[in-house]
Amino acid sequence: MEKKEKITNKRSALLNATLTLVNNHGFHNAPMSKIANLAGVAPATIYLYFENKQDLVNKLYLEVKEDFSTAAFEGYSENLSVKDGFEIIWFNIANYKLNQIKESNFLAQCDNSPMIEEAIRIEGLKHLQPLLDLWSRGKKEGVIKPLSDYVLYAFTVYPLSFLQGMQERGIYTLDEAGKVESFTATWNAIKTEK
Amino acid sequence: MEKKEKITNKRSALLNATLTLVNNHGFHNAPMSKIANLAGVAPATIYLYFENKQDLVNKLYLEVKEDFSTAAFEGYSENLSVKDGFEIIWFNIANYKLNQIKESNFLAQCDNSPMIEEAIRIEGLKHLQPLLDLWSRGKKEGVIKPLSDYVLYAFTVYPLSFLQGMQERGIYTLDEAGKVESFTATWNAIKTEK
Amino acid sequence: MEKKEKITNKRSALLNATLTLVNNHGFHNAPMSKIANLAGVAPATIYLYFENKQDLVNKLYLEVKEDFSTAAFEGYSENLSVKDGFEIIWFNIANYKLNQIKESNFLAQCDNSPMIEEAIRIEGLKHLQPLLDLWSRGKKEGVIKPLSDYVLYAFTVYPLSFLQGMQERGIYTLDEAGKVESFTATWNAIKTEK
Amino acid sequence: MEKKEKITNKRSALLNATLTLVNNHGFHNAPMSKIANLAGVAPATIYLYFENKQDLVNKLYLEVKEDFSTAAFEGYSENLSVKDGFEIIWFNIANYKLNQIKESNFLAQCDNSPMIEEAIRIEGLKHLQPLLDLWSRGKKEGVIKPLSDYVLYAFTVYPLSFLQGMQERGIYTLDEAGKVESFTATWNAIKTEK
DNA sequence: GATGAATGAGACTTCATTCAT
DNA sequence: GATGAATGAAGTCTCATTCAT
Repeated sequence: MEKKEKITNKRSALLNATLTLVNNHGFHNAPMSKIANLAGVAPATIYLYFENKQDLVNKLYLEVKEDFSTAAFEGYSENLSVKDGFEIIWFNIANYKLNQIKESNFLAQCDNSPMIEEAIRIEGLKHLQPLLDLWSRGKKEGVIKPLSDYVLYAFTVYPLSFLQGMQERGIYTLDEAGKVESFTATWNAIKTEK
Repeated sequence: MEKKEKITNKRSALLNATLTLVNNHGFHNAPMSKIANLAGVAPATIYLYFENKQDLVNKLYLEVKEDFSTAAFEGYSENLSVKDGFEIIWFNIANYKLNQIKESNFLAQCDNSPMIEEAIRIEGLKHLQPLLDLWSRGKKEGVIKPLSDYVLYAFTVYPLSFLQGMQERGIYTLDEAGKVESFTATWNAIKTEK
Repeated sequence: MEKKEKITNKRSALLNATLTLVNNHGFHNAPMSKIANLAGVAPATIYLYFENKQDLVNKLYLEVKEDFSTAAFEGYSENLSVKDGFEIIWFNIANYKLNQIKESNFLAQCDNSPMIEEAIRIEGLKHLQPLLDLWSRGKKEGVIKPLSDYVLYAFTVYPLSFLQGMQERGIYTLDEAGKVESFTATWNAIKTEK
Repeated sequence: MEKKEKITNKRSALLNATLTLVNNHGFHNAPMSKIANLAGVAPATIYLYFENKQDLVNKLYLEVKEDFSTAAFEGYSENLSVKDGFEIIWFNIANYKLNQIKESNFLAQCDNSPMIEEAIRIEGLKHLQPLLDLWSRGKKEGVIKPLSDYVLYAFTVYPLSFLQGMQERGIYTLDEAGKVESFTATWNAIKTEK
């Protein structure tokens, strides 16, 4: 057990080091040697846990994406009303983006560059089902506009991505009041107009 | 004049080649040799027009950003009502993002990676002033919510960025009706509620 | 121990190869690839032992300079008379210059070109102290003229540098008798006249 | 005539630029483009006056060497006594080395590196004949020791080379008194002992 | 004669990956 | 399992030289 834990330790130390370095310098300025160094292992050791650099980044992407999804649905239940459920999920996402800075940044970088293979990207979406289900219910109930899920996702998540980027660069800070305003804006964008 | 034109040709051939390769493979998988090759010149020739690789990408970023801004304000006039003016700008942006695919993609990649220096990024924003002025007027007139310009920008432009990405990957297509729906969503997000 | 030895082997093979190539073709016609080749390693291996080319040459300079200094004071003791001590040192230097041809040549080239950084050059002088001490004593005893150490050094070492250069080019050979004559000339130059 | 002068102007501007750049950065850090730039001409123009870079440096070496020789024998006449004649020549050399800093530096760098071809180096010696003649006379008259001309040259010129190097680096300055002392040392080294 | 854009060759250096230990 | 020395391949950039104008 101790051994297994040690293995896990090195693996996650490597994932962590990769996260940090890719964020700070980009995929191709995060050499394996530095990753190993930051993780406190020898370069060759990386290849005991990952096939190659691409595999390392793919695995990291999937883990972070899963982490994000888990956070997104914390406290959410299908029994809630559409608006209440959506509100919980939205604030979860907002808080994740604004607090888990390294992770959010990494995802943003991955999502806009050819650094992650398409297949992996698609795999990373599988945890989002409950949100899609919620929207489906919302549309049926006439609470949410009959828009494509892609459009709904665009208005739900992407404005936050921009604000997170600004916050990370120290240009703008989204406080609690700002979050509430942003939620209202999001809700107004997708809710059915009376 | 013929000479001048030739110079311009090589320079813009290089910018074009860079745009293509960075889009397809990312900054660090777009080697100078391939850029030169695609542009039909020798690698050393690049250094007659640009200081180094970073400079080449910076210049490309600024030119594309300017191109984007120009397109954004085509047909716009300060004499228009806030909503009409905003509508023109929004559709301009939408059309640019959906049609100038290479350019939009490149900007998205730049904006989410450490590949462009902060100073250059800031320089790239200078053409957006008319939009900020419009929002300022909209807030005064009580038509637009008194939100930070960053929040307004987030809801105006970023959902489109996501949809463009989806379209580029062949996952979703935003047709004319979709554009109108998205505009409505955007407007509902930022307009004052009655 | 075997491992340590191997490391030393590669490192010194590289230093040796550098010495040879810089002598024969000059700093900038001694490419890293040829140095590696002559040392029997891959180019990238150089960077395991040295930071870069300049560092490699700096380290070589310091090692050769130390080697030279060590040779210069072999058999010398502070208990000897000024003249006897000086004679020993002078002949040591002469023999080094005439026998350790590659090393001497290299030092001469370094000392007259901008190829070594000033700071390194100064560090290379630190082993010469015993000679300065001897001159100090000689001046106090009235045996050596009260000249600046720089002038004394100029007459002690530099004529030999020229003769070594000539010998290396096969133009002139300094035999034992010639060495004795040269020593006499040196001593006459710096000793107090009666 | 004006045309011819202009040609000469460009040629000597190029030689001058080369002198400066080689001194400051060494042969191989003095690129043709910078030489052209400093001389105020286009790179291709160099090849109208010189065959290639090596030829340019060779020609510069010969011109500087000739300049040096001319200076060395200024005011000298074969009618002077051996000592008086030698004194004149020695001070001429000393003054040249200490005042014509760029030229002296360049010669020192050339004489200790493989940057000048041997044939050119030998050609550069041809102007020294009057000094050799003087030594020949001195030996016949019993005023100068029957040493090889190479040894005599070593003691006459090389100590000055070292002192010039020190002066150029700002480490030591040879004032008038120092020059006189150095001449005395030189003379003591080569004159016949009574 | 003069130019300067253009380039082939080659320089230094980095890095993902392997392999003997 | 873990290492770190080693390297082949490739990257960015420089430079002496040429050639059409």
